[in-house]
Amino acid sequence: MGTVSIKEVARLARVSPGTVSNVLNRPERVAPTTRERVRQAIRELGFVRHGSASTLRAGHSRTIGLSVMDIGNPFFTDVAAGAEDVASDLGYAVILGNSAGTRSKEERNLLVFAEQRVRGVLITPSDEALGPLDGLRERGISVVLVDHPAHRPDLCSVTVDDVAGGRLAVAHLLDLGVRRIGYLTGPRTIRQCLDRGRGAGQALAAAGLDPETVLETMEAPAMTARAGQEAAERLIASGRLPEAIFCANDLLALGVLRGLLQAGVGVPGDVALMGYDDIDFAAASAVSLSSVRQPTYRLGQIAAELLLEECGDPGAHAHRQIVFQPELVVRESTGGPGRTAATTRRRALTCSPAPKPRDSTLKEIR
Amino acid sequence: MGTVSIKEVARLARVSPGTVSNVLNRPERVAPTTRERVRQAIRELGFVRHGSASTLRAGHSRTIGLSVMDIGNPFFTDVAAGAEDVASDLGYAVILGNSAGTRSKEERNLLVFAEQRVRGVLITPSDEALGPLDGLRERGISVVLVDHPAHRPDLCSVTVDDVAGGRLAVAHLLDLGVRRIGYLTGPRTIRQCLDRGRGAGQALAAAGLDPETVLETMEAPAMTARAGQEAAERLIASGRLPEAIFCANDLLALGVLRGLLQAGVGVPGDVALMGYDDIDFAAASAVSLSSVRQPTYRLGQIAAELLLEECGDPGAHAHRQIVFQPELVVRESTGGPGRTAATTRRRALTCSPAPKPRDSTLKEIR
DNA sequence: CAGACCGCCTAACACGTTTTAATAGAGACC
DNA sequence: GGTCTCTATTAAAACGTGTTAGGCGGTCTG
Repeated sequence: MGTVSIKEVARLARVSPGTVSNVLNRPERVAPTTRERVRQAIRELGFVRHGSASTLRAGHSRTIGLSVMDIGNPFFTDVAAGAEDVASDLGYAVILGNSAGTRSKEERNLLVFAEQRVRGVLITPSDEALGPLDGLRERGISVVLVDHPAHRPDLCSVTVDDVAGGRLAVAHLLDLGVRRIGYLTGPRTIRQCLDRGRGAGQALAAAGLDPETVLETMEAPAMTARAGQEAAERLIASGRLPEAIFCANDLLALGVLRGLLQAGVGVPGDVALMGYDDIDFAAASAVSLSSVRQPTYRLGQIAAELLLEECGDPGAHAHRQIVFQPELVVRESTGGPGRTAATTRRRALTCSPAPKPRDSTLKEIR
Repeated sequence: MGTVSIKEVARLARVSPGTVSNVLNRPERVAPTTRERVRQAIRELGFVRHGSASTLRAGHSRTIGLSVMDIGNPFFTDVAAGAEDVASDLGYAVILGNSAGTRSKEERNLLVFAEQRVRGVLITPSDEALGPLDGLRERGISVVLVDHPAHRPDLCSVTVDDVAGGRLAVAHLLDLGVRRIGYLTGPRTIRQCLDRGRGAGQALAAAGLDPETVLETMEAPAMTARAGQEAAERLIASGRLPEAIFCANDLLALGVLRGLLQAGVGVPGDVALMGYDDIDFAAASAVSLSSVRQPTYRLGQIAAELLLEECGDPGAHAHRQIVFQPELVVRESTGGPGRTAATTRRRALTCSPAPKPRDSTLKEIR
């Protein structure tokens, strides 16, 4: 019914369909007067290019896929906002897929991306198996890893040094004088969790302490606030509360905080608490949360830039693995200044772009 | 290069391309043994259907578009999660667009949707102008409004009664005994803000009070925490703090809370504070936030169900305007029970599906 | 046993766009 | 006036899939 094609535009403008196509894609090849006549016809008929036909003929689309592990986590929506801003500036649309951290949903997302013949894919993989991604690349779909390092020279990645982040966090806790630390991690398949835990161990070793006796690792089934709260409740029931708890992300930490406070456990008085990511809500929580800040929005931006550069000219493109350095943010939950001190946090609680990181926080490899 | 088409599958399976197509789309029409032979060939070659060719030929795709006003607002990510779960169960992919509340980005999203020939569109419009949407519908793209009422019998919508929500909020504040209330709203073009303000006025009128003297409306340029904080700072600087502040959403309220606390203003002691949406972080904030709860995830689910029903059989489809009733949630910021009371909130702080609302909260019109 | 019917499959075209090679037309130069 | 160059346009052939009309055996029915 309603759908009007390039042919009808051509007829109205008294030119051939090919000329209409040229007006759309290479206007400089068309004489100004014809060009305007065609544009008028397009307006008049309300013509909208059929993206699928275009993709079919051109062999590729103007879309990229973005697969994240948790759409409910502000960390990932910040990344998505950064990527989308860059992509849409260059005329690309973003198809967003939520893998919810599961292998099967992730694969379903990738299948959709492949069927849609997206130009490229940004992905935070939920585990180390990159096989499906190589499958995409064989089909000519570029891939950039987000928040996951590519340990290979033929793949771009944008990450933040999670081992360093873990070190920062636990070194800070040790500075407080605590000597029994709990590490609440997410599922073991998640690299971020492992690296942050490894950094924690390094901080202990550097302080001459034995990780075995000082650090107790607890695994939550998901990296959500609910899981964090349940972990805290279990911990309280067991009667073996550590002096400090380091959580693998802020959502877990906010859940733990809630569980502790509801049980009457003081933070930081009885237990010091650290999160990770520094999501915007961390500064606004019941007891403001110490955390490890990452340049989240920037992560998405750079990833999209790398991807589109690679799509634009795969031959000339030099793959890069970019690593940012995280930053410690001390707040009340580890005895830092209270919220009445206006200096606690310069960045307002918001979801808009984070300030561009200082150059010193950026380290590029290769 | 790598891309393998239906023809090569056909050759390997020694059938015609049409049969392969049938295996993909109407397997029951193909004899079991041939079917299996074709499927084997598909696996062997790693064939992936070319979505664009399929869309081109079939005239429609297996995708829906979702345009939200703020991807950084947990309210909308919850809606998106609900919609995506339903859509992907039915084999549809979701293209997510962030309009950031601006007209121009919204129109860009709709253009992308139209070019992609999505099957339908879910949208929270940023203003009252539905013209572009009718344009879509003329092209055969179904539309369902999310969190925005369709005041027409030919359009589906899923909403929550914002006027009632505003009444609930302000009636509660009046119960506390306050007689000077500030209403911090977002841009005037946003319907939700207007309706919630209207409800606030109704609550005052019902209590025999004069809205003019009791309620002072302040407009923030955006519905973010940053804007909320800045509004609070301006208010403090002006020296005219009301006894209570009702914010048009929780992000604004969290920002206001932050601004007040940093300036040493007590909540709820000096100023009572109410948000709207009851996002998961509202219960975990510095002073836990009273709010108006909406069945967010459910909103997305139902919207997607309506949309796909309409897409499936536009003839038989009866348009419906569904209205949920919101629910008051009283917490510390209006003198409710502190967080040590385990009964404050049944639902854990998390981003997973909200419990299905009780039937009494659902009211369906027409 | 003829004819109708059925299940399964194939051949061929159509979908709307992009692109390439070819064509027409207008000057410009000798 | 003829040829050459350059520009503006066109015709036609793809791209990979879905669908429709029909063909080919074989089986059932009267």
